[in-house]
Amino acid sequence: MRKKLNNTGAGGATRRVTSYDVALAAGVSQSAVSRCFKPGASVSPATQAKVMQAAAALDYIPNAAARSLITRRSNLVAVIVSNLANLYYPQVLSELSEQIARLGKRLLLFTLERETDIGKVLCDVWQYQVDGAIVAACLSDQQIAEFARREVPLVLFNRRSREQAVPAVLCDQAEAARLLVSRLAEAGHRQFAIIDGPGDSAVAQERKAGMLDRLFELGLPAPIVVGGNYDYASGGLGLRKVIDRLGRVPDAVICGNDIMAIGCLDTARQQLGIAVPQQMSVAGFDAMEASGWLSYNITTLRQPIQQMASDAVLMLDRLMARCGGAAEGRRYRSSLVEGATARLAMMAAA
Amino acid sequence: MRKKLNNTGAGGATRRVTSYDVALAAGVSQSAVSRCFKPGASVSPATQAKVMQAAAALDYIPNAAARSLITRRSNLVAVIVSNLANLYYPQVLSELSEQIARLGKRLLLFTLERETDIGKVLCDVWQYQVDGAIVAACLSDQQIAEFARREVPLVLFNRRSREQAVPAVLCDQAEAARLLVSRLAEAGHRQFAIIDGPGDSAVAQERKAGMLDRLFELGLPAPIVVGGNYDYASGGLGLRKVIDRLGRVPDAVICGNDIMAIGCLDTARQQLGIAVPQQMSVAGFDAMEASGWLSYNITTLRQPIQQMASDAVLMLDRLMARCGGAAEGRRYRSSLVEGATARLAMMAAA
DNA sequence: TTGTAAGCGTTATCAA
DNA sequence: TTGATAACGCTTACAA
Repeated sequence: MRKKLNNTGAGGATRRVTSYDVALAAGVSQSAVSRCFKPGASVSPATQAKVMQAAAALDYIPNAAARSLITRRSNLVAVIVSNLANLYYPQVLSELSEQIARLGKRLLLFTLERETDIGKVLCDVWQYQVDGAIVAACLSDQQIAEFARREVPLVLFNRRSREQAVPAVLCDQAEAARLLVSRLAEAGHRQFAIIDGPGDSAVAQERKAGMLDRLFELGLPAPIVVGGNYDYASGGLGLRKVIDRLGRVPDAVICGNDIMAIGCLDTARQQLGIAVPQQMSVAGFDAMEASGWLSYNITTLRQPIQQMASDAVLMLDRLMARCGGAAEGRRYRSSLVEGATARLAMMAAA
Repeated sequence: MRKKLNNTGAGGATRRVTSYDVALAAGVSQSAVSRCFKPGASVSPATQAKVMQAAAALDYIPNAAARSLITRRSNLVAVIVSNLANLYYPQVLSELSEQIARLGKRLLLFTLERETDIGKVLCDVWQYQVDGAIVAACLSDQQIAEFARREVPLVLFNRRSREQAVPAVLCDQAEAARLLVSRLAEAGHRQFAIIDGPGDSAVAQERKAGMLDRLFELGLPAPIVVGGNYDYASGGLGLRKVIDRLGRVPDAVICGNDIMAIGCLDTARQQLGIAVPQQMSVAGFDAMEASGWLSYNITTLRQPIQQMASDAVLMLDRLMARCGGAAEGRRYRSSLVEGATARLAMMAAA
């Protein structure tokens, strides 16, 4: 038997209401109370009613920590995103949050100021015994292995692992980049310029690689490549650097994302007096909302990020349920949003 | 003594590594291991070394649930945001996340599809015994009271409670709106139009109230007010409705946020051939990044949201530390970003 | 400084 | 269907 119960004494902090208190109030055992809060348990309607009434009266809520201790499931899903991704794709987080809630789980959010902080973050992840994780940041193979070792299901978001087969949702960045280059080349562009994303962005790497690859295949002149960091300013700055290095306006500028494309476009039209797309084509990636605004109507590539986010949670759910489902990565295609900032070749009718 | 330790048997799931395992490996007691992981505990360097080595060898990480059970602190901070806020201010979430991490705590994220979902969400919040909460959503007075009753420190973000004195960071929406109206009126605008934010946005309400209030004070004609929902399309649509209702172009359109202002501006200039600001002024709220882009340069009001987010965490930290600090709300001023989409009166030199 | 032992609030097992 | 009772993995007096 319990020694003392709710001490409403004036002394210190009030004790928390526990299942014992409810049991006492309802005149049943503590384990009966526990069962009443477990969905498919065997309790008589009478007991159920008594307990629920007592629980409501006492404002009782089960303690997740205690439950997690014994069940070994925390109902927590870790979401790890680099700050960049977080800022540029708020919809992803929003979708993840909704879908995770739909599974009856909670979202434990970790953001990385620098991609190198991930070590510390993982330590916290282990402490909280999360049921699974969705990661949109670069993990070393060793770190990926640690997920496996600790039996924490993992789904990568737009990242892949070279060595291991890790469940992932990813969009064909390189393929999309190749498509864009092809269409621009067919339309007669020859001198390309690339305003690249930041060096620590895996997505940016793949996009650039795809472009360079396809340009080479087509036997076109080597493009001017300048660095950028995904923000508005670096789009305009990048364009100036390109023109400086090339000594003239290039035929086409492909930017690592839409924000830079918008920056590039604004600088071209409003500061340098370049006619887009007549004199120069501009394209971006992501089809973010602003890219469709009347003032821009950017030529860009759309990833089905909402779908990807939703599927990532679904995939994680399967992994959490059947402990051993050998889920591979699922791939998505980008679709070209033709916009009005680039001269594109007509496509042959299907 | 413990009955059985790590059963590496082929049978089921491998047991987790616990402090007992580490103790055994290091040849010390389990409590010694616990002490080694507590910052200011009294342990001899020799023991510390032995334990840490054993822990590293076994990949031991303390279990947060077990710790939370006894310490009564989960090191979890709940952040509750309505989906809208989440999408329009990704920086807020980013800043909150960083600052919360700096306190050594973790961010448990709850997003609301509809503001009415908050009841369910709170239930989860109680289960997880969070150490505190930052809420950017509408709470009823009853719900606010529940935080107090359960002794969970609460800081409101850009929301206030009519009845209770709840710690909050909030920006003077009405004051900002009044300022904007004043400056436009001084510059000679007489017929105003308002494209309002969604009905369930507290911030939108306050902005509109401030505008109406000041217009009335100034004895100006009643403005046309049309509904909007904070998105790009509703800016353009709103403008068309305004012109339809008024039978002509108004002198000034004030939009509930920058996105609608951008939508309004694009429609005005590119579809209706209205010269902004010569023929009509347009203004928004929030000073979101896009409002400063060369194509827009919107006249808008900037809230120090980064500062506000950072201060919200600070305020919460103080509440979590001293259990009874009677912290009031802290207020911030919006600053006018003059932009180029509105004709504003010159200010008298200070 | 170290070890012993008593919880923390649940769920799971097993008789009754 | 119910009620004892034993975990779960940790922190924290208290005694040595």
